[in-house]
Amino acid sequence: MAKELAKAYNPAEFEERIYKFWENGGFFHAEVDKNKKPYCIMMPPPNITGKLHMGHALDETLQDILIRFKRMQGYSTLWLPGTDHASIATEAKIVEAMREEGIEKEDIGREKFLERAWEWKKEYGNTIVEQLKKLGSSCDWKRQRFTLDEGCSKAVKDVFVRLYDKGLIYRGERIINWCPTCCTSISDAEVVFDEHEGSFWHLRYPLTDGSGYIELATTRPETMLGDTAVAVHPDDERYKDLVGKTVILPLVGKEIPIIADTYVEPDFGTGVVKITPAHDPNDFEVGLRHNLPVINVMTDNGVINENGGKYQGMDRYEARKAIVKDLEEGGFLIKIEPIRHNVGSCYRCKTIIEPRVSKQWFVKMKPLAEPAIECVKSGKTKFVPERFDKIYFNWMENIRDWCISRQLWWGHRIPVWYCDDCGETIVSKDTPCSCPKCGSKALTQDPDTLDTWFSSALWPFSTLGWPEKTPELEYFYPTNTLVTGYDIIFFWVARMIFSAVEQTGMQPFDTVFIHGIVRDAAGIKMSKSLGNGIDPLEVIKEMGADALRFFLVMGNSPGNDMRYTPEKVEACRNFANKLWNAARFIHMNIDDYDVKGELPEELTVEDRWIISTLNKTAREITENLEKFELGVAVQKIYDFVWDCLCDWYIELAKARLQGQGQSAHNAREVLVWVMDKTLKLLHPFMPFITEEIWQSMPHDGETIMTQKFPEYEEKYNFPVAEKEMTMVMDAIKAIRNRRAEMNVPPSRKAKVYIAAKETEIFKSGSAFFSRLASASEVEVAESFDIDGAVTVVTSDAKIYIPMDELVDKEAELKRLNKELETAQKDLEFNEKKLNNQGFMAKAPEKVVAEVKANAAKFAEKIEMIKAAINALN
RNA sequence: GGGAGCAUAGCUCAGCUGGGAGAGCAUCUGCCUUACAAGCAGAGGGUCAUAGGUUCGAGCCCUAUUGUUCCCACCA
Repeated sequence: MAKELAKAYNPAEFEERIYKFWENGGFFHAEVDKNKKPYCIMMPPPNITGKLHMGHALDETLQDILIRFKRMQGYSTLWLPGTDHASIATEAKIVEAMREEGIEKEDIGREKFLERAWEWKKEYGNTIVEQLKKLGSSCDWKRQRFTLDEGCSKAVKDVFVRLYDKGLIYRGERIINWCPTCCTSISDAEVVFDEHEGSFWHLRYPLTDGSGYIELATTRPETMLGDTAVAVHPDDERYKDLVGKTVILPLVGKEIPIIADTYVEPDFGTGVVKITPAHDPNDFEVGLRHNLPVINVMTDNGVINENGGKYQGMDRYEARKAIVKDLEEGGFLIKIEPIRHNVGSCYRCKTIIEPRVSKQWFVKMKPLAEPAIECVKSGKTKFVPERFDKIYFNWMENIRDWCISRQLWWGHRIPVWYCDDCGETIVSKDTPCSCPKCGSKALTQDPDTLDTWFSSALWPFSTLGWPEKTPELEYFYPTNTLVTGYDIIFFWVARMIFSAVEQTGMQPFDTVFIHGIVRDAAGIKMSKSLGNGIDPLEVIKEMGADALRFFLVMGNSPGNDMRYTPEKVEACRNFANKLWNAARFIHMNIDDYDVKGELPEELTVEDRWIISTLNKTAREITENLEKFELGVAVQKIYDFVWDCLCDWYIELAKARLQGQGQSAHNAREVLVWVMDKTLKLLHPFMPFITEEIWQSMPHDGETIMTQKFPEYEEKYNFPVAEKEMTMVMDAIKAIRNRRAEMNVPPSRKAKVYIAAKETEIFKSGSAFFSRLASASEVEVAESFDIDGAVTVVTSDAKIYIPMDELVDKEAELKRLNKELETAQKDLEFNEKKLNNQGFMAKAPEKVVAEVKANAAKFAEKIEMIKAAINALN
C-alpha cells in the first residue's frame, strides 16, 4: 500500500491495485460465524450474454453500499454473485453465430449444440463478472454460482418433481404466446404490448341458407383460415334470429355456426366476432365453452400450414395480403378502417407474437399465489418503497398459470420421460431406466427446457445448497435484502417469493429494495437500438469508480428513475478530489511528527465542534442507511466533508498547525482522528479512495473494509461547543458578507471590534477572525463606542469594522434600515405565533420554546441594529 | 378500462414521522488566502402545478382538476 499520496487524485492509478489487494486478502469471503449476525444479499444474476450497463452499475452499487456498511457493522456478510444462463438470449446468440458459419442447430443436433453453448459460456460468460469488479463490488467470488450449474440444476429438478407431485405442474394443450422468431413459447410476462397503427377489415360472411350475410370486422384476416364459428352477443336484437344458423366461411367454403356468447361487445365494431380458437386467447375460451374445433393454421415459424389450403407455405403477413386480395375479389370485403390497437411482441426479439394452441407445461398459480400474497401482507417481506406492494398484489391476485416449457435446448431440460410403448409419463429427478407401468426400456425425455426464470426463481436458496440442509442455508437464509429494478418485479421478484414460500416455507428475503432505471441526459431510456447508452466502464476509466458510484446514489431516491449527466459525475469526481486534497493537507502536517490519531485530553472549541458534528453525522448516516435512504446519507457525508471538515475545520486548524508545541500536536491528532472516522463513514460509498487514503494515514488494521463503522457516542456530544462555534462562524460569515458587498479584497485587512455578551467565546476565537475574516486585529468587549465604522450585526454580536473611507453613510443607513426591517419581520413572525392561543395550547413544548428563543434573539438583534443606526446619525 | 409515480430555483433533482424551502450544475461579483481553479469567499434566483379542505401551523395529510411518465388489462 502507498504510504504517500500522489500529488493529484488519479483513481486509475490505484483502483485496480486496491481491488486486487482486497480480493487477495480474502476480505470479501463470508463464512458461517455463530458469533456474528448474518447479513446476506443475493446478487441478481446478470445474463451470461450481458455486458455491464448503467442499470447493472446502479444495482451493484446499491448492493455494495449495503454490504460494506453491514460488514463494517460487524455482520457476517455474504454477497453471493452469479450469472444466469439466459436460455433464449444465449441460444439466440449461438444460433446466430452458427448461422454465420452456415450451420443450423438441427444440423448438428442437441448434444453438439450444447457443447458449443458451454464453450461459448466458458469463453464469454464471465465478461460481465470481470466488469463488476471494476465497480468495486465486494462479493464473495468463491461462492459464485450459475443457474445451470450442478447445484442449481438439482434444485430445479427437485422443485419440478415436488410441484408435479402436488399437482401444481401439469401439461396441457392450451393457447400460449408463441414467438415465431425464437421458435418457442413464452410466458405472459414476456410479451410486451405496444400501440400500432393497423387496419380493421370489415368482411361479409354469407349465410348458408342464402338469406343474406353477416358483417364482421377483424384486425387479423389471415386467421380466418382457422375460424370455427361466428359469435354475437345473446342479447343483441340485431342478430337474435341468426343464432343457430350457419355461415359459409369465405375462401375456405366450410360451414360454421353462428353462436351467442357474452364475450362479444355489441357496441364494438359490428357486434359480430369471428372465432379462431387456435389463434386468439379469447376465442380459445369461447371455443371451450361452445365445444368448437381448434384448427391451428400456422407452423412454428409463423407460416401457414397444411390447414391453410392454397395459402400453405406463405408467411403469415404474406398470407394476410393474399387473403385480403382474394376476399376483395370475391366480394367479401366491405371496407378497411384504420385502427390503433395494441399488439403484443416478444420482449427479446420484438417479433409480433402469435397466440397459438400447443401442448406445454404449466405451473398452476392460484395455490402458489395465495401464500405469496400473505408473505408480503404479513410483512415478512417488505417492499421499499412501499408502493410497489400494490403492483405486486395486483399481479399476484390476477395471475394466470405460468407456461414454463420452452422449445429450446439451452437450459434445464424438463425432467419428464414418456414411454414409447405405453405412453406413460414419468416425472423423476433421476433418469429412469424403465417404464414403471409396462417395464419398457424405450423411454424418450421431453425435448423442452424450462423458462430461465424457473431457475432464477430458486436463486435465494438454490445458491445456498438447497435442498440439502447446508450450514450456509441454515445461517444465511432467509436472506436479508434483495436489490433490484422495478422492471423485473414480475419476472423475478414475485416468482422468487412464491417459490421460496412453497419450497422453504419461508420468505426468500426480508426487504425488496427497488430502484428505478438510469436514463440519458434527456430523460430517455438508454437502449442499444437508440445508441444513447453510456458505458459505465468508460466513465470509470475517465472519472473513477468512486465518482460513478457516488453519482449513482447522490440525489436518487428509492424506486425513482434518474438521469445520467456528465456534469453530475464530474461533481462527484470533484468531491473525491476534495477529499484527496484534504488528506494531502493532513499529510503535509503530520508526516514529520509522531501522530497516532488519538484524541488528546484537551480539546479546543473547534475540536469539540467538529467531533460533535461528526458524531451526529455518523448517527444520521447509520439511520438513513438502515432505512435505505442512501441518497440522503450520501448528501450528509458530502456536506460534512466539504462544509464542515474542509471549509471550516481545516481552515480553523491552520492557525494552530503553524505553531509548534502541544496545541499544534493536538490539532494534528484531531485531524487524523476525524479523517479516520470520515473515511470509514464514506467507505461504503467510495471504497477505493477511502482505502487508499486510510492506508496512507496512521491506522490500525489491515483494511478499512473491515473496520468498525462509526457509531454515535455520547462522550463525543458537545452541544455547547456546537453553539459557540455557530456564533463565531456566523460572525465570520457576516463580516465576509459585508466585505464582499463592498468589494474589499481579502488582502486588505482591517481591525475588527466585536461587541458581544459572550466575550470569552469571541476572545478565544479571535485568531479565526484574522485568518478567515481578514482581520488585522481583533478586539472583544461587551460594547464599544465607535463612530463611522462599517457595522455588522448577527444574533449574538455587533461587529465594527473601521474602514472610514469605505463608509458611505447613506448607503450604510439604507442597508441597516433594510436589515432592521427584515429583523422586525422575523420578530413579528415569531410573536404572531406566541400570541396565537391555539399555537400556545396545542404546539409541542419544544416548538414553543424554539419560537420563544427566536423571538428573543430577534428582539435583541433589533436593538443592536437600532443602536448602530443611532451611532451613524 | 384499472392502477401507480411525478409536477419544488434557469437545468437535474433531494426534502426522513407536518414546525419559517435545500444541493449540484448554470448565472453574476470578488479572490492564485501555502491541500484543492476539479479551488476559495460572496450574491441573485422559488405564491413548492391549480382550486378547495383538515390543522394552532401544509411542499409534506385529504378531495377535485390540469399536465406528464409508467405499469397492468388486451374489445375481435
